[in-house]
Amino acid sequence: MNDQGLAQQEPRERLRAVGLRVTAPRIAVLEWLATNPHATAEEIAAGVRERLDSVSTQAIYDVLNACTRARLLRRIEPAGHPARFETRTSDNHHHLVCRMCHRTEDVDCVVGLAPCLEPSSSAGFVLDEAEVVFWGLCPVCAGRPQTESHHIEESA
Amino acid sequence: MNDQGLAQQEPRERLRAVGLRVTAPRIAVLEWLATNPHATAEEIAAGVRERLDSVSTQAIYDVLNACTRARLLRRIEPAGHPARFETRTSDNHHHLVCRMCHRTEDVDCVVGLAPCLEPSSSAGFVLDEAEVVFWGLCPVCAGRPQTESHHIEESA
DNA sequence: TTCGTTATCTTGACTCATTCCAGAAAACCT
DNA sequence: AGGTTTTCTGGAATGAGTCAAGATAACGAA
Repeated sequence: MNDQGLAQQEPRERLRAVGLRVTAPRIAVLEWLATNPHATAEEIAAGVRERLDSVSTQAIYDVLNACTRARLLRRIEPAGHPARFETRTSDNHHHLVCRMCHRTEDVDCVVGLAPCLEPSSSAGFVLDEAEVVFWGLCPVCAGRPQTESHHIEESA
Repeated sequence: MNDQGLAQQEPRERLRAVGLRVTAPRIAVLEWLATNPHATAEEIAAGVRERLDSVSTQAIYDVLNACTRARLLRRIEPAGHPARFETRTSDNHHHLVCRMCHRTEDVDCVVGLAPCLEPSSSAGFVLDEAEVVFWGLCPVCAGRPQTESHHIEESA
């Protein structure tokens, strides 16, 4: 298990860098998220509990909130579904979200980046972020007959 | 109260057009939303109850869901806060949301409209909507010292 | 290395927005 | 008017997330 050394070192330093204490739950969350982006709090808890024998749900939320506030993580909240987290990349990338299975993928809004950040009128608002979500169906769900519970209304 | 005739007729026809039954709660919700955009279910319930003496909360949600599915209403769900509804459905405008008071305003993404709808790589997704939310502080909140409960972390 | 301070974690209760359910009431087709 | 089917009522339930109080662990100083 020596090749984990580096990966394990990374979160530790990132925590220190933002002045957060280095704890087992935090390291586990950051490490797990590094390889499982866009996970929900519940999924993260499950993943973390596989390597740490016991972590309270509250601890997971605390870790996620603390890291999000410290900008180590980014929280994305697709409408109507639990929040998802990703290890914070400093770039302002956006997301594709499947309406059916909630699968979430990153996209770089190459063309639209600059325009998106400057709405035509800001109505006096002081803006700090432009969040873009592209809604649709993932390849799997697009090729599958719609279930009753998730029909997408097609009526124009 | 005769000058309400037209305003009252409008929702009625819109409901018929999409095959929804015309009921008092539905008309009241649509009418109220026409003059109070970006309202939450709770606010809508309160507004509607001023003219209809009694409407169940469930009815409000049913109306909102039915109308949203039928595209008479558009639901916007700013991360971490209750859903809001608006009657502007046909144009693909975006929103400014105040992180502090949740005030929500419309913006037409003049420049970015087309680019925003075409992410560089769609990863096989079949997209049907691009949702853009500009986060920041509204004029009122921007000029006010931050409360503890809503501090915006400024640490880079 | 041990100690004290303070941040973090545990447990468990709780909130809030929203949905589910079963039956009653109302809308629409004929 | 009559029969269907949709919608509304009332109340219970869900799920995601937070609050609170005390136990525990991290880290800086001695």
